[in-house]
Amino acid sequence: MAVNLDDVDWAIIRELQREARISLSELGRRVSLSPSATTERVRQLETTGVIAGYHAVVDLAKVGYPVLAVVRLKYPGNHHQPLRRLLAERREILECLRTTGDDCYTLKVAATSMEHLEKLMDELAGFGSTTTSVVYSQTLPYRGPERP
Amino acid sequence: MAVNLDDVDWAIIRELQREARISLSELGRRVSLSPSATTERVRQLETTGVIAGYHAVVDLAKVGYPVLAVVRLKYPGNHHQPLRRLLAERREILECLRTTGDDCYTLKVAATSMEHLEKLMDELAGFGSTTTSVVYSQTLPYRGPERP
DNA sequence: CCTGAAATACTTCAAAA
DNA sequence: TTTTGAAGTATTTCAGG
Repeated sequence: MAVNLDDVDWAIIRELQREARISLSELGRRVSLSPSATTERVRQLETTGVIAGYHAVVDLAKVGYPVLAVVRLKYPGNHHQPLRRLLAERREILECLRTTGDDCYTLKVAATSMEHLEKLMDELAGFGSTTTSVVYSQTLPYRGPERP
Repeated sequence: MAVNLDDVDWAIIRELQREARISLSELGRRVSLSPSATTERVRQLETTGVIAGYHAVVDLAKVGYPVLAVVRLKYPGNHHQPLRRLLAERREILECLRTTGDDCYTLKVAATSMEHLEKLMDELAGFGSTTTSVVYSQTLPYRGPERP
């Protein structure tokens, strides 16, 4: 499943994780590679799926979602289709991890207000017992993995 | 704290959340705005902090981190400095949310193996009692907020 | 916010090492 | 695989409206 990556690949990954909108020429400069070689490397990383995408990250509070919560969901049985449907519809659910342990799902949910969060929790409560924690703060800037 | 955003701003945010590496001209085409107006809008979104950054997202398994875990940390007292230091050093900790509730912190941790995860947990256990759930799968593609 | 023009930068390709 | 250099294209920026 893993892909062989050399120093240059990792340098490229590091730069693009930090600043995804630089040009391929600028990227080449930073990793000491010619523009054409850089282009080829990046294309390779993209087609092999090492790089899955490039995304702008927005400040949730500033776009109107001042409330962020982590929700753990105990989901008995294995009729997961209805939950999948909810995930597709409710775009306030930003992330959903299926995990081992008693709480089968861990969700990250953005809400415009506590009232909004309450409504979302009501929807989720239909699927199983939930545990909700409101997020005070994100204590780390965005980060990706480094070379192991 | 929130910023006033109109339809065009939201269209820009939507496009850049999906595909951060498109040019400003291409972005302008997609949101029906001239290149110069688009540039000005994006600059505004960046300087007001609405857009916090642009990041490549990598496939953790493909870069050598096949194990992902959610760790909840019960952290008694309020000597948070040592934890901050660990967060800065251990780059395997990709995310750290401080939350309400019994578990003060929720972490997302990437590991190269279960042995690696075990070592990380030993380090974290020094700070308080932990609850670890290994992630089977991420059930959603990357997503950001939409217009409320 | 648009247009248009000028300057710059970028991407792509072929050839060669 | 990478570099170089050239050609074509696209982008960015800025002034004027």
